[in-house]
This record gives sequence, structure tokens and C-alpha cells, in this order.
Amino acid sequence: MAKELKELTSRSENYSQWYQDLVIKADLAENSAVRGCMVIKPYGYAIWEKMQRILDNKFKETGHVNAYFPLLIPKSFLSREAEHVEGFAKECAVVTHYRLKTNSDGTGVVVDPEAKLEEELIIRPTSETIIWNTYRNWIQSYRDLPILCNQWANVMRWEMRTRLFLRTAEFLWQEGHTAHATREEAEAEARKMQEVYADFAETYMAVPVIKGVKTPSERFAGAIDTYTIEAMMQDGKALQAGTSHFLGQNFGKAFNVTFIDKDGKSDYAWATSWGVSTRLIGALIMAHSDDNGLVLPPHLAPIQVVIIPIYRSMEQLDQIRQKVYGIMDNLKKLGISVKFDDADNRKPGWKFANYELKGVPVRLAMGGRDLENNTIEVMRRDTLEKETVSCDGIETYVQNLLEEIQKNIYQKALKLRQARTIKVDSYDEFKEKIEQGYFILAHWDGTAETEERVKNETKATIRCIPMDDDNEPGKCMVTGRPSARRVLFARNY
RNA sequence: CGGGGUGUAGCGCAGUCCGGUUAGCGCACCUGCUUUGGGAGCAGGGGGUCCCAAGUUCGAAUCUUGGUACCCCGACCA
Repeated sequence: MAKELKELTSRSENYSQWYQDLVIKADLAENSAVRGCMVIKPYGYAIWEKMQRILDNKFKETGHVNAYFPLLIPKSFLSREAEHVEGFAKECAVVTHYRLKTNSDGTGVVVDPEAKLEEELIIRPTSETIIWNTYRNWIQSYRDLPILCNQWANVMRWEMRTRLFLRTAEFLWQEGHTAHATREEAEAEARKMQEVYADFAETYMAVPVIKGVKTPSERFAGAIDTYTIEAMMQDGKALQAGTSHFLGQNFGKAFNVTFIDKDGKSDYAWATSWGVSTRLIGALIMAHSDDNGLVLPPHLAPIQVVIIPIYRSMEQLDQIRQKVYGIMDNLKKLGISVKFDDADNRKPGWKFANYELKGVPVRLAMGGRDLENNTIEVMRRDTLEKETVSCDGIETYVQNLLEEIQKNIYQKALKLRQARTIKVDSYDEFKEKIEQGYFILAHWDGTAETEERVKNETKATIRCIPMDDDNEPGKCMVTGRPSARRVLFARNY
């Protein structure tokens, strides 16, 4: 394959173009024939499956169960909760008819006007309404609570502009929806799931995140509080990687979900919802990859180790095979996913470049020299360093190396974020630094007006009010009014 | 919805301004030989509704009009 076909746009030249290029060339996804929708290709989907498995286990460990609710939502459901409908109405796809008929002139089919629905159906942009309408039937007594459900599903939001993985009209996600008897329990649940997400991002994705609370204007439509995890991409912009909402009794009231408590009194159920989506794959790519392609964290890489033979004859390939099969078996016993690429239609150099593009964390190469010396060449994707080591004990060597890579790329991302996070006290400096791609901790007077003004003037938003110990009061950088603590500003995806 | 751009082979493009050989190049694909420790070389081969429609013309990928699709930059958002 030609170099020019594989060569990526440089990261520094045009980050957004580089990203889009990489997604396509690494074979993760492509644009589909349907506007704003994405085809997730097998390699990309394999990453999602790994994420799903890990997250699903975490949900089970925290007491949740899976269920499934309908794709279509009666229009009237959406409007039950005033803020909710306002937040989503602008981006809903609507089903108005249930039948097509052959065009009178015989050219194709048209919508049958006779088949108009009494009430239009919305393709779910999120499922709070249909789920809370269902929960009403499930809940009578405090003994029925809590309900801790999750669903793996697709949702559709008719976005104006889309970007592979980061924002598409249809996307895959999980949405947890829980119902509780008390405010405290629901709030604790929302915080707990934020922790689950943060742990997943840091431990598995190797992406450090900032935990925080959204300001009222950035909150989920219909929530009392939105807890978020915010990650920094390599260009210094923020990506909201997961959210967990405390919904109060808003949906309980909107859908009349009541229960009788221990004292015989009736009350509305308390709610949370939380979700992460295929956007996480975008986060993974933007956080770690370089100009050679993807850099996947070993914990999520579909292929953790690839072995490439270098041979001059079929006899030599057979000798290599004998040796490699033993190593593969041992690696598999350690739970490591390994691929032996002995395809004869590509040269080693091509394979090297290709697996780098796809972000395989460790590459092993064995050739004639290695056969003689009982050695193997090891290359790590994160640093691109190569070394030749003995075949004896190679399995534990690789196992340790995978952990080392996982730690290293996390540290690298963390260092980048630390270097590009600063405290700023003047609005002039703020404007300058936001332009250069920084996370900025600054004082804010707590008003939506100031927030809006900063957004209009600098395109930066308050990503969150961080949940950390830095509670030093100060003066708003814009208005000079008192501020209880610094908040996190950034431009975002 | 505003601004800009592009539709020519599977992919990426040149040709269009200024109409005129059989529409061309790179990659991919097929065949053969030589190669294989960083994206192989040579030789040969197959593949086209030049986005669609109408018009101008002896003649249209090229000019005109209308349509359509996609991409980028904004506004909106996980």
C-alpha cells in the first residue's frame, strides 16, 4: 500500500482533520449514506465491546440490572417535564406515518397520507420519559425501591453538525435510570456513578478526568444537579466524557410515580440517570494518538500483542511458526489477546506500519537472526522503542510491559493536562490563554450572565465546578464580585 | 440556517478558465518473475452513466440553466 494513502494529516497542523483522518484510516468508523450517521467498523466496534463488558461488570457490581425500553416515545411523554422537552425538542426525529404505498406513476414509493398517526412518535433522544412512565406501574411501596436499571441502546439526536464518534445523529450508549425512596439515596447514587465513570476513564482508558458539577446553564435538561467527568484532549480542548444526573422528583412528579413510605405517607420517587456513549472512543483517540496512528491503552486494545514473522523461505516461516505458537499459547494463558500475522501477501514493513496505525500496544517480530539466538524483537507503541530480548520468559516480560504502557500513557496524558491547566485572575490573561488551549481555573461570580458573556466573547464555557479541596474564595475575573471558589473554564468538543 | 468548497475507476486526484485524438495519473486490484529485519521492484492486464436533467453546438467532463449529494467553517449539542 502506498505511503501517501496511509499518511495522516499532522496533529499540529489541523487537529480536527487529523482526528477525522485517523478514525477512517485506522478502520474504526466511516460516514454513512445517512446524514450525520456513522458506520462503526469491526475494529472500532471491538473497542466498544471491550468498554461495554467492563462497564457492564461495574454496573452489576454496584447492584444494577439491565433492561430494555422502546425506541419510540409518544410525543406527549416528552412534554410532561417542562425543562426536559425544552432541552431536547430542537433535535428530535419524529415518526408521523406507519405505511408507504406505491407512487401513482409507478416510480417508487411515497408516504401513504391515509396512514398518518394519531399521535406522532419521537425517536428517543434519551429515555427518561418512557422509563418513568413505565416505573409508575412498577412502584407502589418503599419496598419496591430502589429500582436500579440500565439499558444498552441507541439514541438519536438530530445534530446540526456531526463528527465521527464525538457527535453523530445516532449513537450507542448506556443509560442508567434509578428510582429511590429518599433524596439522600438518589444523590448518593448519582455521585457513585460519577465515581464509576471516573475510575473507568482513568484505569481502563488511561484518560485522567476532572470530576465536577455542572453550572445551572450546562445542566442536563430536567436535572437538579449534573455530575460530570471532563477530559483534556491533546489540543487542550475539553471533552465531556460522562455525566450522572440527580433528577430530584422532577420525573416522579411529571409521571406521577408515587410510593407509600414506612410511615404510610405518599411521596414522589427520587430519580437519577447516567450515561456514557461511543463518544468515549473519540476521547480515547484524541487523548493518546500520535502522527503514526492510534495509541490504544492495553486494557482496551482489541489486539494487545501482534507477532510478525520475517522470513526468506517457507521453511524458515515454518520454523518461526513452531517457535511462535508456543509463545502465543503462553500469552493467551495469561489472558493476553495476541494475533500472529503470517499473511504472505504483505511485507513486514507494511505490517509494522499498519499495526502502529491501529494502535496495537506491543509488537513482537521474529526473523532468522532471532531463531539462531533464541531472541525476539519487542516494540512498544507508546514510545516506539525497540529492543531485542531473549525468548525465555518473554511472556512475563510482555505482561509487565503492557501494564507499564498502560501506566505510561496515563501519566503522559496527566502531565499534558497539568502543564496546560493554569490559574488565572485577569480576564485579559484568560482570553489570551484560552486561545492557546488551556484549562483555566478562575473565579466566577456565580451568575449565568457572566457565564454567557464569557462564552460569547471567548467560546469558553464552564466545564464544571470541580469537586476538590481548593475552596479558596476570591473575586470574579470578569465582574470583580465575590466568588466562593475557582471553576474550570475551557473550550470544548 | 448563514459563509465557503467539491462531485471524473474501489480510494485520492489532474483535466474544466480558453469545447475538438481512444478521458488521464497515483494507489488499490489481477498475472508472472525477483524480493522479504521499516510502508518492495520490474513487466503485463482489467476496470468509467465524467453527480442528474434540460439547453447551446458539427462536437460538451469542459459553456448555460435548474436540480441533487457530500465536505469544511460558524450558530446548536453528549
